Amino acid sequence: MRRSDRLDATFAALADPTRRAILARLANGEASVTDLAKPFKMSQPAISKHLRVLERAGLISRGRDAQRRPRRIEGKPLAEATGWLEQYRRIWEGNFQRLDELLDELKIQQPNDDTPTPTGDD
Amino acid sequence: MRRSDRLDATFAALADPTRRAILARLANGEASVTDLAKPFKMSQPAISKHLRVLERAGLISRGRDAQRRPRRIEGKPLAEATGWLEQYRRIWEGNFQRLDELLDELKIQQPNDDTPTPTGDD
DNA sequence: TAGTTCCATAACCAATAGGTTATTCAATGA
DNA sequence: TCATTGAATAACCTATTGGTTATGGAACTA
Repeated sequence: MRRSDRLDATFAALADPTRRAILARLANGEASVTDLAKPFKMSQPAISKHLRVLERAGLISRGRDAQRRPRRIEGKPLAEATGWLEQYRRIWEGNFQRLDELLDELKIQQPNDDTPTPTGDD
Repeated sequence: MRRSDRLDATFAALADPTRRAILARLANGEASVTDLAKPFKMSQPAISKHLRVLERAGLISRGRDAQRRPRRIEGKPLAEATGWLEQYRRIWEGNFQRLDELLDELKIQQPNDDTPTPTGDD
């Protein structure tokens, strides 16, 4: 699978609150499907479908223990997603916003100018 | 909007490669819709739809410059998503995997045992 | 052996997503 | 004023998503 497709699958898997809750549960140890389903109001097959989404994204893997098929969390896709987001760290840490504020202050002479700051292109 | 809903919207927005490419483009400065559409084979309305998704997730905002409606990237949702993923840092940095490997080595006596390591629960 | 537990799968349904073409609207510029 | 440019919107289509109920199979347990 290409990196882009993996990111597609990872972010799509993380876009559902049920699946994020399942990952949170798995963060402190593997768990059976029944255990994972317990906190939710939905049916067991619905949970199995969510697990399939997580598994196809590589976020969890499946073990075996008698009739049980315990899931465990896998770190790699989370690492890749985090890595992708890191690209934007300088943005979300506010450097750009501060630059904009600086530019705004430098042209505080002209009143009533509601056009945005020119480009911000570095 | 609740935090969970914001994460839903953010991750869903990031799950599409076109939208990720748009964000990458906006990372080095604001751009008009036409400019943003240029690299893609799809129609302008398709791009506008993607922009709407990004905007509703708060990942971009809309300026105005004559007929143009330049988009700029917004950092907060990216920060929030990154923050959520940070929860799992100890997992995706491999600590758990190394623990598993250790446990595997400790019971390397029994041959042909394909059951997974017991719990991993901390 | 017979019942039970755990889970997967199939079939179905409504809602959403991602694309299209056609159209309209707003602002610019000749 | 009128054509052009930039972008949004509507109507439509197909595929996917997220849920349901019903069913079945595999592995334990009495």
